[in-house]
Amino acid sequence: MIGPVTKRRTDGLSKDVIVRAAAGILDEAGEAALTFRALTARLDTGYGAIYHHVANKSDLLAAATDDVIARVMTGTADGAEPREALRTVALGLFDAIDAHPWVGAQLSREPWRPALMEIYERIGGLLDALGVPERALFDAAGALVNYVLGVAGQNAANARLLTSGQGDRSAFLADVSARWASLDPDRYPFVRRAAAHLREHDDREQFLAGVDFFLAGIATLR
Amino acid sequence: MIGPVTKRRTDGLSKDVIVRAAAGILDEAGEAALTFRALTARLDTGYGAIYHHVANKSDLLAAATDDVIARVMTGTADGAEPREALRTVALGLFDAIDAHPWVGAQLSREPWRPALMEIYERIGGLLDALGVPERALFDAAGALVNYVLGVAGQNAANARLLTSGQGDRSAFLADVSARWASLDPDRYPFVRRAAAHLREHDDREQFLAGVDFFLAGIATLR
DNA sequence: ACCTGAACACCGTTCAAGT
DNA sequence: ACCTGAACACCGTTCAAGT
Repeated sequence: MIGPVTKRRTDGLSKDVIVRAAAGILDEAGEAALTFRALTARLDTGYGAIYHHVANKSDLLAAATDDVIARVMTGTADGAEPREALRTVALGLFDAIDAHPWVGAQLSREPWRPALMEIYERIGGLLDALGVPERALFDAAGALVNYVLGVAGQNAANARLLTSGQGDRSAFLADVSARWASLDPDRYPFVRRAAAHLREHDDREQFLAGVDFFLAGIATLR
Repeated sequence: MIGPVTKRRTDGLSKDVIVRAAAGILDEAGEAALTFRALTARLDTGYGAIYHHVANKSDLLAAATDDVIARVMTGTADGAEPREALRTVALGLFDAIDAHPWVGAQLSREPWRPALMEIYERIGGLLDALGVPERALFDAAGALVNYVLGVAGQNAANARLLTSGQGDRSAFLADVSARWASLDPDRYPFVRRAAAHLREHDDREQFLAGVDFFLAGIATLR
């Protein structure tokens, strides 16, 4: 019997290479697919080599998330008018999390890492530029960041459901809508009415509408 | 050698008993402690018995979450003026998630389950009673629920950090505050300023402040 | 310093077998 | 119908050993 020909990489490993490979697996196959076994296979290496550059799995996820967020935060909407810049940054985050749902899950799970600090800095700075008074500035930034995190978590959960359940989006929405429409109208009057709007609603637009509610509320303080 | 004396329960098992036991483990020892092995030990039974009443772990977590949320949603702030009722319901959710952080994590993870429908119904109904116009009603409810979910996720993450890191809360805040204060003032001007507020800030009050921003923004529509 | 990969200590879940 | 518990197919992580 001929022994297995395990290819081995000749160039050196680095945290950067590992993080990029992890992000690739996460994007292509979802969060459940990121295992150290899958990583060693993709990188043609062993467990120890990975652990030599990365503390553990949670470190790996955090580093990959920081990468994505940093790319969104730098350069987006520089020099624009504060209110418009806030909307642009918020939409940039929404789109990034939509494209990489694992980022949303990670932000909800470990929000004290650098990625969230970047978000907080950017949004807080723009609210300051908008003229939000000092006494409300930090509450306002906290609220807006929390809102973005909430949407991030939802998006990640929806993406997980849609990829695992292999149904397409409109079929899923139609299904939920039909279930909501058949609820007891005495117990669930609001959700029943919402059912009709659900099928035609646009997640991106609804996200922006929420940002606008915030900004309108904050504007009443001035 | 004398065989092990494994106690066996004499009364029948039920989904309710299992869900309550799971909630007990989650409250006492956190999310990582909820394993089927721990459950069989606590209930003096085997795996099959549990799987006979519960589909899988995710079903178990969802059921436990629905229980907690249903208790918060029913009876809280009935008959109060809509604006005040909204604040009361929001605070009730905040406190419940603070007491049971695993509820927050679950709401961010699987938001299409009954628990979220209850929240959506309650908050949407109150916004309707508040006089929010039809065209904005569903966006407003979506935004407010997302905000609550965001806080829920944060709270759960913080609780996980504080129990696993075994440091007390004020020491943790002082540590983060010190780290933020020592950041490069050119790159992180906002976060540096926020550091001072962090030590004395009240999570509960900041949460309510966010709700008020929303309500103020929504009020501008009328 | 950097890497290997067998081994350890766990998981959730299944299923033939019992009552 | 309800329950048992050995077994399966995985995990993340460690560590003695190699270069």
